[in-house]
Amino acid sequence: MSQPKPHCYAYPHPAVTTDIAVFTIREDALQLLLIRRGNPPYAGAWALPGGFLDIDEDLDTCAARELAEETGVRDIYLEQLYTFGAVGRDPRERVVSVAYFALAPAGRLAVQAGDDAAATGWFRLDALPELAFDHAEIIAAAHRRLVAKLDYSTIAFQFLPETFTLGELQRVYETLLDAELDKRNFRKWALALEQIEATGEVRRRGSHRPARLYRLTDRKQVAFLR
Amino acid sequence: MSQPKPHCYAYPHPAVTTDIAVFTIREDALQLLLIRRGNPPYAGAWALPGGFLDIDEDLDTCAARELAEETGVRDIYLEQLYTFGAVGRDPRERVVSVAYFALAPAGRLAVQAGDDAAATGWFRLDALPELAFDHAEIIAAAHRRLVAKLDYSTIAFQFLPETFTLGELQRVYETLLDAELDKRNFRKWALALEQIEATGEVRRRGSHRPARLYRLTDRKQVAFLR
DNA sequence: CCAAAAGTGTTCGACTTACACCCATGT
DNA sequence: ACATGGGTGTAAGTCGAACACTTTTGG
Repeated sequence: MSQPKPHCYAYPHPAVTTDIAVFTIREDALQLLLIRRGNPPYAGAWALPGGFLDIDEDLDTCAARELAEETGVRDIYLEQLYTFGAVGRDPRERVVSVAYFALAPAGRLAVQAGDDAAATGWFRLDALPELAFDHAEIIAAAHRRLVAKLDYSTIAFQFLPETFTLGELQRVYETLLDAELDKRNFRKWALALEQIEATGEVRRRGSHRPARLYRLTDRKQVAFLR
Repeated sequence: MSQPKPHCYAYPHPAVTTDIAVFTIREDALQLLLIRRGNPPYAGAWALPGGFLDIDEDLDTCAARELAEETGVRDIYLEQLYTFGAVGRDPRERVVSVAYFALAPAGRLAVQAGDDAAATGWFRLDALPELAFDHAEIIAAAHRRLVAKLDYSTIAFQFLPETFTLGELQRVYETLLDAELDKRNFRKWALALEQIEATGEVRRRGSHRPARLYRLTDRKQVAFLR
């Protein structure tokens, strides 16, 4: 803390960070990616990946960069969530954090601990550890947004790889809604969306009838329903 | 620019501002409150009210304060919208702006030009002037959010005073949706929400049958539907 | 008495929900 | 052969959309 402080302003400026809540579905449960903090404050505690905004980078870029640096995760669905700026939320200095939430298929996540992070880990949303800062609040907001968006968008498809079966899609919805769904009604609904198409291929997995594979018609974009 | 710059940091910090898009309905049109900028950059151009975050105030507080200072408007519905932080959005320095949107009944708005503002004015959303910064983008986002929320919340009630008639409520929805609605279906829908109750009073206005007055059952809060 | 907005029910079609059996495969 | 998940249709109920006339007042 004895370094020079050459960046000076006529009025005090808060620091700006991004924090990212990355969700995936593994082991039939909604899970969240956390890092174990290596440095104070809250050293040793679990926290959302994230970090300070560079002075010449956009907010979205910052979120993607911090996520890649700290966890190795890249090229996943990323959406700005809400900005948290309560006065005392960081004990070091005034920090305004632009929170993001991100979704990814479990398979595409090459997670590795990065620079600032002592370790990374996946946690079931119903069994989170103690969290640094106001990150529990951010996670709650991200989860609310995710569940709300299920209703009017195809966001849940972001949890699946490029091709998937209707059974896999149904299990995603069942996990997110924490409810069992009727198979016939679900398939009717999914096909009526006009967002997916059969690839023509099937997947053999286990000792039962092979399942048809589907893909999103419009590549990887999230569509709005209604 | 010859003043001292005593606030120094080891890394560059962006400035943080809030900008507020205040909507109301007057003359059967959705209108937006703008201020004419008195100072550079964009001096003389129209812009959203807003300004710099004080180092010891919350984001919501900043939005309410800036709105009151620049326009005299206070105690209205205020909701955080989105955070805009593109690198070049302010020519002076890096500025991250937390945008808010606000709704108010036309009657409760005691608008007056304040400190930084040379003047304030209401503009129909379909006839906005040239705008400073990226404020056109912020307004577009605010309008999208407003329209989306009509569908699943009682946010439109914020455009009405404490008591109102069903006809007034219907005109609010018709203005926002830019569509004519069926009177009987609208009334059935509005009453079925279980969000409003008759006051028992009527209002006489013009040479026709008096209208029953209603109020929100749960004071001034926005309820979620579905 | 006329103009103007307030107030009021029923019918039809569309969408959502509930529900049970046969199919194709691996072991 | 059997266990496992894949795949399919129909009937009932619920919800939203269309639609016209009477009421009450002020001028």
